[in-house]
Parts: sequence; C-alpha cells; structure tokens
Amino acid sequence: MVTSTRRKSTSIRKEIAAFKRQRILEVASELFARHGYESTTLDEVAARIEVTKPFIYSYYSNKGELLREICERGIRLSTAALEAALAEPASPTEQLHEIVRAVGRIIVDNRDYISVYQAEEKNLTTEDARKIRALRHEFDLRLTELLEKGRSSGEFDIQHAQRSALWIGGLLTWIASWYHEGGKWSAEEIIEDAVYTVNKIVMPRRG
Amino acid sequence: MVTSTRRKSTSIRKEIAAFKRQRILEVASELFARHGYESTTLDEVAARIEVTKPFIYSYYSNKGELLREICERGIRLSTAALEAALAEPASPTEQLHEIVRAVGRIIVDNRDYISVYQAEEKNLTTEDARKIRALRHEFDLRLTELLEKGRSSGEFDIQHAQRSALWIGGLLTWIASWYHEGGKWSAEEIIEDAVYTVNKIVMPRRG
DNA sequence: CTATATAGCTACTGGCAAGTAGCAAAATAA
DNA sequence: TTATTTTGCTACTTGCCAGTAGCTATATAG
Repeated sequence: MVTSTRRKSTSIRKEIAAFKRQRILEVASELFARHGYESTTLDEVAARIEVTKPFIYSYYSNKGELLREICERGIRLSTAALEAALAEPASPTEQLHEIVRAVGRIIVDNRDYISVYQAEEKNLTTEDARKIRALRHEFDLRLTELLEKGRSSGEFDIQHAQRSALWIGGLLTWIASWYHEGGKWSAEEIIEDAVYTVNKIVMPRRG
Repeated sequence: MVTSTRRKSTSIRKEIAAFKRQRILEVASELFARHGYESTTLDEVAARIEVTKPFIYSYYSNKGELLREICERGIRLSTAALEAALAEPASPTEQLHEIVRAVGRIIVDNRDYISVYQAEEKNLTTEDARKIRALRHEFDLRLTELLEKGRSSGEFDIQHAQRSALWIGGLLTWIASWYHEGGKWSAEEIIEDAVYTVNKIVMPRRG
C-alpha cells in the first residue's frame, strides 16, 4: 500500500514535470520566433509563465538545450506524419497528397518551432546541429524514395527525384515563413494550394 | 588647377571609402551567415580584414546599420533583375523563365546576403524591417502581375496568382538555404531545375 | 618647413544576460 | 508534531561585447 501510493505519486510527479517542460518550450518557441533566440532572455521566458529564471534551470540545463528541443520538434512531427502516410496502402500520388496535407497541417500548427529551426540553426552546438540535420535528411530520403517509386510506376514526371524532394520540402517549410493566424488566407486554403502546387510539380504534362 | 586637384582627390577618396564599406559588408555577411548576427562580434569582422573595431565604426554608425544594408542588398538586386526581365519584349512565359534564371543566379551568387536576411530579419529595427518588407512586397506584386497577365493570355494555368507568386518566390529563396559551393550540384544545374519546376507550376496540363 | 586634416589605433566603460549559491516555504512522511 | 524532501526564489557573479575617448601617425596644404 505504501509502495503503491509512492508509485502513484512519483508517476503523477513525472507527468507534472513533463507538463512544465512542455509549457516552457511552448513559451520559449513563441518568444524565440518573435524576437530571435539571442535577443530573448530566459528572464523574459520565465516572466511569461510567471516564474523566475532558476525555475527554468531546474527543467533544462541551459539555454541551448531549450533550442535543441524546439528545433527537433518540427522535424520529428513531420517525419512521423510522412511515415504514417507511407504506411497506408495507397498509390504514390495519394501518398504524396496525404504527406503534403499532413505535413502542411503540422507546419501551420507548429510554425513557431519550424521558424525557430530555420532561423536559429546556427546557434545549435555542432553535435545538436548534426543530429537534427540527420533527421531532416531522413525526411528528404523517404520523400525521394516515394518520388522515385512514382516515377517508375509512370505516375510522376520528374527530372531528378532528389532535387524534386528538396523543392517540395522547401515549399512546405516556406509556409511557416508567411502563414500567420488571422491573415489573408486560412490554413485550409494554403494547405490545399500546397497540395495543388506539389501535384503540378510532379504530374506528367499530358495526363 | 588647385580646385581641380582638390576635386580629383576628394573623388578618389570617396571611391576608396565606398570600397572599404563594401569590403566590410562582404566580410560581415559571410560571418553573419555562418555564425549568426548576434554571435558575431565586430572584433571578429574587423580581424578578418586586418583592422580594428573603431575602423568599422568610422564607416558604419552601428552594428544594426550593417545588418540593414546586408538585408537590403539581396532584395534590391532581385527586384532589379525582375524589372529588367519585365522590360524585355517577350511573352509572359519567356519573361518568367528569364526572371527565375536571373534571380536564381543572384541568389546563388549572394546567398550569404539572402540567408542573413531570412534568418536575422527579427534583429532589424522596426523601421528597417518595414522598409525592407515593402521592397519584398514590391517584388511579389510585380511577379503576381506577370502571372495574371500570363493567365489572361492563356499561357498559365494557376489557381491563385498571388499565392503562386509566393510559392515561386519561396522556391527561389530556398536555394540560398541549401546551395553551397563545391556541393553535390552545380549552380547551373540547380538554376535550370528551378526554371523547369517553376514552369511546371504555371503551365497548363495539356500543353 | 609648419599647420591642418585624416585615418586608424590602444585602451577603456557600461550594461546586459547566462548561469549559480544558498535560502525559504510548502508539501509529504513517519 | 517533527524530519525530510521538493520546489522555487532572491541575490549574486562573471564574462562578454557594443560603443567611445582620446592618442599617434601619416598624408596634404600653403
């Protein structure tokens, strides 16, 4: 009974700790995206959640760790969505559409994480940068494979699968630079336009 | 004679001063692109040209002015190239190809300036950011007009000219993020692929 | 040759922000 | 109640870097 109580309480403790880490990350990504990584002080991040700087230091060992987790998030979510779409039994065309739609959604919903990664990659340690670039490479690789599969089946007409994958990845990433809530266009509109545009990039002229 | 000598010498002085400003900007853009604006010290910039920090301060009034000029350069060059292409007597299709080719070249040649703008826009003063965003908007506007003209003439098949202009601008900008000298692909290869891809984005399916 | 302007340097200041030591208060346990 | 652990805070230190004051040397002028 004693042990069970203890276990229960340590488990909820962990959940609370995870929640706090998450909250810090959320606020930090927002401020880093708006004012830049270097120009944002941890005092400002702390003030936003109505705590003080040492609070942050009890959940993250330094400012760089915060940046690493922010940068990792966007690419991890995107890769997961891509893998999920590839796991579905569907044609390359359908899979590609689903990837653009799902990743587009993730980029819209997590634009702060994405733009921080784009802008602040230079502020990562060499090791962190290497690790995250490997994740990104994985994404490009899987996308390249899909494009090549679609070319073999005759569904896609592309000159160079690897570079096409880069254009498509760039197009998706680009959304984070200009989409903003309450802007001229809705997220849905933009995502559908992205699907349409990617489709035109890969589709044969006469089809 | 005295006056003529004086004029001549002040003129060459100005040219030398302009050259030094230019040189500072070049080195600064390289270091800002590699290590980030905030992480680069003016002592480092100075060391690269084998002078000291006060040297820089006699050509630029502060670090922010340096950033502003770097950010302005890429967009000014691109807009100039776009205007030049639009001034040629040619069809929308030909004009668009020429724009992608010329701007692609500029982005490859000035990738440091472009990526600094992309990454460090947040570090501009409000006023500088506003001014540069206006320049960028001008570019998008002229490109949108071209796309609309091509649509009217039946050469282009696009859903929404303004958003298509954004995708195309993004595709071009994206080059600066991954092209690097001595990389897998040559500049020419990438630029031709960009032309091909943009062409597919705007062309009717049955052409 | 003397006077003046120009150019660049050495050597500083002042402020800011990352990271820390050690305390106080609350929760939990026994 | 008393002991212990957890959690967060106040109040520092430390180093860095933008920006400056004021000197020295060199070029130009008369």
